[in-house]
Amino acid sequence: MTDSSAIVAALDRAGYRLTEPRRVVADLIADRAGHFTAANLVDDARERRLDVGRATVFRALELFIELHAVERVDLPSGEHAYVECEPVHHHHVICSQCARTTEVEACGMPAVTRDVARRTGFKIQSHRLELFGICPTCQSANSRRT
Amino acid sequence: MTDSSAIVAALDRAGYRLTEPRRVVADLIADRAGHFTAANLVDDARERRLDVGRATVFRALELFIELHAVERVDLPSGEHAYVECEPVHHHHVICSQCARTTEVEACGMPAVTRDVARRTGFKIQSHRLELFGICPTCQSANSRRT
DNA sequence: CTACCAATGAGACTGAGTATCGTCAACCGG
DNA sequence: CCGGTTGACGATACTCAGTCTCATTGGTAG
Repeated sequence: MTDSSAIVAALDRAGYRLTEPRRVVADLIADRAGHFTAANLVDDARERRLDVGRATVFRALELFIELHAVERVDLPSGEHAYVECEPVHHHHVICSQCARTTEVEACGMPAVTRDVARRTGFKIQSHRLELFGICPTCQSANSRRT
Repeated sequence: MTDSSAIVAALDRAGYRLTEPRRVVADLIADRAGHFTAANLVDDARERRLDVGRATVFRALELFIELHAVERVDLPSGEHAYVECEPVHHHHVICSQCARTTEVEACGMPAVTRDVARRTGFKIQSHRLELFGICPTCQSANSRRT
């Protein structure tokens, strides 16, 4: 549970209107620990009786992505999910058990892309790296349960 | 343009029936240089008057993925695409101009995942790395056209 | 306070992918 | 070579994510 104010602040800074639905979506995102889908947010909103249209959730997500406050990730299942994150280049480590997500800068990557560029002749423009595993919390929970 | 026989052979080896539609889908895939979507294959089939049902294309793709003859990749646009590939762990370098795809082993990765594991405490199980750039062919084509 | 216009919500629409089911043809045994 | 078994097929209906349209609303500047 982070603070939705970071997203709201980013909106304000970029000159977008601070509307009620956008605040609501930012809150819902802040209240989620790990990754989530657009459908998750729609359900959350309905459960809390905060009426936000489906289209609005998609529009808000799109906007937040543009502001780099949220990023899209692709789960191994092929599903599209989103994660709240910092606006700098980084990658995500995703717990396949509890969905919790951590950001890493993965400084080793430049060496890898340079190597690939040299071997293939491609001019590398961007890359996407997603790591899946078990987070420390789930690891200890698992071992306790024997 | 590779040879569809690799896929067909894999089917046979795994004990699946070698049906006409599966051969057709394997051919269509072999005739594509880079990545493709399920819809691409359906269109290709229709154009060539090779009647293969939509459902069958999806089933064939699913099967080929299980046999590791084809792999799913996620384009930066969020689209799901597929690429033909070898059945060993590797990554794809995708040309954002012509969709041509190359496989690399990206040997630098183990160091990166080890580093990430150490810093985050996660037990890394798998990772997904996709590189996007301009392939040598497109690079020279671009510079010639000045 | 008011007016303007960006943003909203309802709902129609599209397109990917899945499920169902009656029919068909690939493979096996004889 | 032939017939039976059954896995695969195609048609079609369906679901679900995401997009688009358009009339209405509410944030903000002045």
